[in-house]
Amino acid sequence: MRIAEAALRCGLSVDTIRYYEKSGIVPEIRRGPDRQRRFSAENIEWLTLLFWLRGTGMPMKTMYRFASLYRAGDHTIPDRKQVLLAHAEHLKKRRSDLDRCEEVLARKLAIYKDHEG
Amino acid sequence: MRIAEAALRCGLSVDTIRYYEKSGIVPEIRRGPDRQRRFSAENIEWLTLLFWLRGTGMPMKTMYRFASLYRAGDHTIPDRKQVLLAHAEHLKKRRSDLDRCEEVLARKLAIYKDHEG
DNA sequence: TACCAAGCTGGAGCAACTTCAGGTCAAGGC
DNA sequence: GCCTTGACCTGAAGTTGCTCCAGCTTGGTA
Repeated sequence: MRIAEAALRCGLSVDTIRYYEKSGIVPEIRRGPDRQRRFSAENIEWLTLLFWLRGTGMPMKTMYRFASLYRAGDHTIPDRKQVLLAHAEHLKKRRSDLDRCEEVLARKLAIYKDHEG
Repeated sequence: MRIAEAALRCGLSVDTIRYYEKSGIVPEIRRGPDRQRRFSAENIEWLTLLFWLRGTGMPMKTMYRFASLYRAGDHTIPDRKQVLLAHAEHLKKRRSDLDRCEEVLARKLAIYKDHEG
């Protein structure tokens, strides 16, 4: 699979995929004889994970650490697990931020209540 | 109130407050005879709103629009209401992103299930 | 053979901060 | 009276994470 289709499947843009590869947070994207990228099912799996991690605020540094652990082999699985568990904790924080922001908006909107629009 | 206390109260950093003022998204911060900023209760209210809006992903452009509407007077209240309602919609989208990311993490973690850590 | 779409690289541009260098100003200590 | 300290100031440079662009290659079609 080429980069355009990969982008459609994982949710990232073509440019972002190239940028992520250059940044070393996507392991081993093969090249064809034409020097163009060919994406495997695992590549797509990985990129899709990155799509969700970045969309929920994981910094590239952390993604880089995750990718490095992956490259280091199976014995790093406990560490990788920790990275994902820490992010799951972070999601909780984000959720409570959403709750709090909703309250703030509701309060503001209540003040505007008598106005049309 | 000076900038250090204002930062503590609204959640933004001192630098971010200055940056926001310079960007024109905070209406009228008074200065003392020493040319330093003095924050009113309304300033804190406003900055606190900005804190929550940025923390949930509102772009500066939109904040700028909101501030401009505010400066233009009470007749813009319906428009301001629209900005906040649109952001409330955006929060829903964010929430479903969190849900989706939690699923993805759970799936990954399940694969790692037999490893300690 | 000429052209077109899709892909490539390196580099510039951008949003939203963050950090830094260098300076002012009021208050407290000697 | 002077010196130091700490909070604050400004303008500018640096950082992160993309996003866009110019100019080139390559494979397929007419």
